Amino acid sequence: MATAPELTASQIVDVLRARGLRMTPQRHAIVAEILRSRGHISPADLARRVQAQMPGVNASTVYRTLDMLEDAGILSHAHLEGGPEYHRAGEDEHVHLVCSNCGIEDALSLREARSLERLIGQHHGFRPDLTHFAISGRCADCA
Amino acid sequence: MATAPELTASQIVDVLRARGLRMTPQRHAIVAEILRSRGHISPADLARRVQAQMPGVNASTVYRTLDMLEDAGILSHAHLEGGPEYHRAGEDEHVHLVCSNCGIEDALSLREARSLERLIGQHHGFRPDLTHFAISGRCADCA
DNA sequence: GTATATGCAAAGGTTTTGCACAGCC
DNA sequence: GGCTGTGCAAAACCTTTGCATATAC
Repeated sequence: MATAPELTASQIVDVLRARGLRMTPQRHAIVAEILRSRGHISPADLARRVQAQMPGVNASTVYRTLDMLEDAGILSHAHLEGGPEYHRAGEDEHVHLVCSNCGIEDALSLREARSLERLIGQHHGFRPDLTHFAISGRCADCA
Repeated sequence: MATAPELTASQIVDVLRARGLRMTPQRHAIVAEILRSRGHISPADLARRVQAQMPGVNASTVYRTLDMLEDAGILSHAHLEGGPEYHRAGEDEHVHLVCSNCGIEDALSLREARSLERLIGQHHGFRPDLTHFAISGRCADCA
């Protein structure tokens, strides 16, 4: 599995500047919280964590910031059982495997996913992105 | 692709009876609406359509009925971009392919999906159900 | 008659929106 | 100073829940 580009806060600032966008204390806290939770996080959870750490940050700011960061290509979202979850965009993307019985999460590396995508691509030329939706099923223990 | 068992309303009544459940006018309308929309439908949309046709049916009745029908094995739900969508359970299950650009939907038959599931199964014995989440990507036209 | 199902009303949670004010560059 | 971003408040949705009433069997 390829190593993540490990986007730092200052690199993110650069990306925003290049787009004429600004780095505010709120955005800094939001980005920091996402980088801290190295997996994925839901918008509502993110709002709660940011507010715990920097009271007064409004939830609408969190939602708007997530949209903005995704637009800028810094974040992506994936759909898990509980709804959308955000994570850093980049090389460390993976396919989420979620056990519908015990809830445990596993992952396929992008490399493992490629062969699947190639297979699906044979169907009418569809080019799948397996990272966008999770894959539900039974883990080895529950199957 | 296998032919659907084509569950009729009266067969559904039988399934419910066998479980000590009752067929009410509301449930009849809800089931009819789901059978009518031969694809998938979101709970909120379903509630709206049922209410248009039988005013006075409460949304909570629709939600409770969906849970009940899924419990009884008559319906299943899948996760698409906009959230959960319900459809008849059975042999005509398929894997949803959704184009992230134009929104067009395509499908893999269960037979096509089996080989994918076999491949994924090689990863730690995970037994995927590819029908539960859609697969996002680019259709041939948009790719 | 009795257990089940419905309607109603309220609450809970997430997300969106408009607008005036604040603050980054 | 000017444009971008934020807070605030309200609203829009979707979904769930408790309880009294209605009704299928």
